[in-house]
Order: sequence, then structure tokens, then C-alpha cells
Amino acid sequence: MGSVERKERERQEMRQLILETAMELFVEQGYENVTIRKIADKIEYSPGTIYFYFKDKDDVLLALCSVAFGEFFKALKPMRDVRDPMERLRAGSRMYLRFALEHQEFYDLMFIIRAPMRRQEELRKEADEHQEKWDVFYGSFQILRDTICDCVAEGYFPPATDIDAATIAYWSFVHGLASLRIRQRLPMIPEEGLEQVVNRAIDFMVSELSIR
Amino acid sequence: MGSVERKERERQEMRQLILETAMELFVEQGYENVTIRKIADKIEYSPGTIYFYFKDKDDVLLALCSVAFGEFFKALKPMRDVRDPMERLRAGSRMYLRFALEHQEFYDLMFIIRAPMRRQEELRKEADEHQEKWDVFYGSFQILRDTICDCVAEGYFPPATDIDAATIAYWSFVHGLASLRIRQRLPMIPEEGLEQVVNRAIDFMVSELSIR
DNA sequence: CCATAAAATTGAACGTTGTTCAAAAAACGA
DNA sequence: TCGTTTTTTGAACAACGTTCAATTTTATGG
Repeated sequence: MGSVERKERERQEMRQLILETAMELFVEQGYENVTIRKIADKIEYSPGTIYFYFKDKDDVLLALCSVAFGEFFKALKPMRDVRDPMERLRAGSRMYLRFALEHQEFYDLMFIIRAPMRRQEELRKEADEHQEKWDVFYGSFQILRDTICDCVAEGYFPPATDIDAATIAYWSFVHGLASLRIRQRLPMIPEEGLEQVVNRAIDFMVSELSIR
Repeated sequence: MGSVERKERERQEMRQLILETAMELFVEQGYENVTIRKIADKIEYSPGTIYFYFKDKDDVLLALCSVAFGEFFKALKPMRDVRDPMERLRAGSRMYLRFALEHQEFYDLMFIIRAPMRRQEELRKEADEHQEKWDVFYGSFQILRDTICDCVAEGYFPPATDIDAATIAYWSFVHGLASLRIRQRLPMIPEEGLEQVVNRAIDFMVSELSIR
């Protein structure tokens, strides 16, 4: 009988149910209010059951992180339609910032909070197979890297540019903007002028980085 | 009698004792292990006493944050000795990164964690006097802003540069680098090559930003 | 010096949290 | 149907931030 496959499928469905429920709590109540007990309550199981499907809370958060990266990738994809790579960089930055602000909880999970990476570190040690799951991570990184490549190809950056260094540099810039905004570390700019200053910061970067 | 001043002094000394103890725990055990109870244990008082001197845990963390900003400022000050503003930017970035990596817990507190800003927000509403305390924050920001100004003055950036936007742009870049490293969000770079890539990212920024 | 008022400290208690685990229940295979 | 395995339960544990009535310590004025 194929009941072993069905068992596996049911197991995955239960994992899925837990994750979806956790995600709902996440979106409507924020990271700090996502609790094993609340998840259990919402799916009408007891707290202990969660631990039959996930090793611990970090494990749940890591799984949520994968989902978030999927959304992130979808939000960034449209930037590839912009022909000019420098304009693509500008457009991509805006999309990145919009996503980060509109999905702060996802952004927290993906780039700020410790928890998911703790679990990820463990998994990297014990299972090579798990690496592929992080394609969602590398995928978004690759879009940016390709853009930087094109910038070199079209003469915006010098031919000798270190692609990886430049990619990380630009990504750091955008992530810095996003995380400083989300964590309210730009108190010198009044809230109402913030969006404009952020946009001007992007414009500064784009125009000053390219060879004039 | 001047016993009212002495009372006030003793109160400040107790606050100081709590903060110093919290800072020790912070440095040796990390943020997540700093606990009201552990602080109380270490100074041999009961947990409730902390609440006589601080409103809540966020209040303790905000006070620690001020201390951390003091250290941060001290670590950045030497950059002002570098004449050429573009080289100053490069040197400052290196100092920033070094501080962030060597004092990750401080960096968390100052720029990443939510807690201290929650409290700061409250205080901003009820007491204007409190603002000055954030000079430590603005002080470090000012060093960077001055450098950007000098970059414009010496022709590295165009005269029409929006100083605030440029300052925030560069700060975002450096903070992005620091926080991605600290929170281990650069998995595509193996640990042993990380420092070099980070340095190359700084070099890329500095050299590509300046008018050639 | 002593009684009274004020300030400081205590520690038990409350409601959380993540996590464990023996026991119970449900599903399964023969 | 019966024994085995898988799944679920919910009480229990330790730790957390926080509160607060009760207590101890300190200061004050007659």
C-alpha cells in the first residue's frame, strides 16, 4: 500500500497548516506576538503537537523565512524589466524599500532577527540537502548581482570592478536604508520628510556611483 | 540641610550601579541573557528594587544605549584626523565596522534592537529636556555629515549634492554592511573571505562615489 | 531621643513564555 | 481483533517581566 507516501503527505499538510497559521499571526500581530501556544490555539491542537512537526520555535521561524523570501523574490522580479541597468538599480531599490516597509515583519525575519539563522546554521552542519532551500535567498541576490554585471558591461562601472564586492556594497546600502527606517534609527529626519529623504538617498547613490 | 541633594546623588549612584552591572552581563553573556533577575542577583538586591530606579526593562536598555553611544563616538573620533575627506570616509568606515564587530552587543542596542527606541519614543513625548541626551547619537552622525560636506567642498561630490541625503546614504551603506555581518546574512561569502570582501566593498564605494 | 512620616527594599504572586515527556488516544498492519 | 506504531495531549518545569502589599530602613521635627 502507498500509505507511507500518504503519511508523508499528511505530515507535510500539517506542517503547512502550522506555517500558514503562524504566518497569519505574524502578519496581524507582529513578530513578538507569535507564540507556540497561540499557533496551537488557532489550529485547535495542543502546544506539544507543534513539537512533533518542528524541532523548536526557531525551526518554525526558519520555515516562515523561506516563505517570506519567496514573496520577496516576487516583489523584486519586476525590476528585471528595466533595460538600463543603472535605472534598474534605482527601480529595484525603490521596490526593495517598498517591500521592506509594507512587510516589516517579513523583513525582520529575513534580515534582522537572529532566530532563523541560528537554526539555519545547525541545518547547514548536518544536511547538505538543505542548502537548495536557500535558493530563494541566493535568487534575489542574483538579480542584484546580474544588474551590477550589466552596469560594468555597459560602462557605468569600470571593467575592473569586483562584482561580488560591488553587489554586497549596494545591497548593504539598500538594506541599511530599510533597516534604519524599520527600526526607527533616523530620528534626525522628521517622519513626514522621511520618504523623500530616502528617495533622495537612492538618487544620490545611483547618480554618484555611475561614471559620469 | 543638604540631605536632599545627597539623596539625589545616592539615587544616581544606585542607577549607576545597576547600569554597570547590566553592562557587565551584557558584555559577557550577550543581550538575550540580560535579565532583571540576573542584574538584581549580581548587585544582591531583590528584582523589585530595579523598578524603583527604572520604569521597566526598556528603560534600562535605553540608558545602556546612551553609554554605548558614548563608546561609539570615542571609536569614531580618530577619523577626524584624516585630512582628505574621501580617505576620511574610508578610514571612518573601517573604524565603524571594527567597532560594530568587536562590540556586537552595543551595536545591537544602538541600531538593531527595538527595545531602546520604544522607550525613547515615550520620553520624546513627555520630556523635551531628554532630547539633549541624544547628542551622543547626533554627535556621531555629525562627524559623518561634516565629512560629506568636506567632500563637496573639495570637489569629490558635485556642488548641488543634497548633504542630508548623501549622509544618510553613506551611513546606510556602512550600517548595512555591519548589520548584515553581525546577523550573518552574508552566507554566500565563506567566513574566511568575509573581511576581505567587506573591505573591498568599502573600497568600491569610496572610489566609485568620488568624481574621477 | 523618640515618634512619626517618608523612602527604600523585599519577596511572594501573577501571567506570560518555550519546552519536555509520560500517558492517553488514534491509526495502522496483520 | 490484537499488538504496534504514530500522533496527540496537557500537566509540569524553569525562566521571564512586572506588580504590590508588607516590611525594613532612613530622615525629620518636637
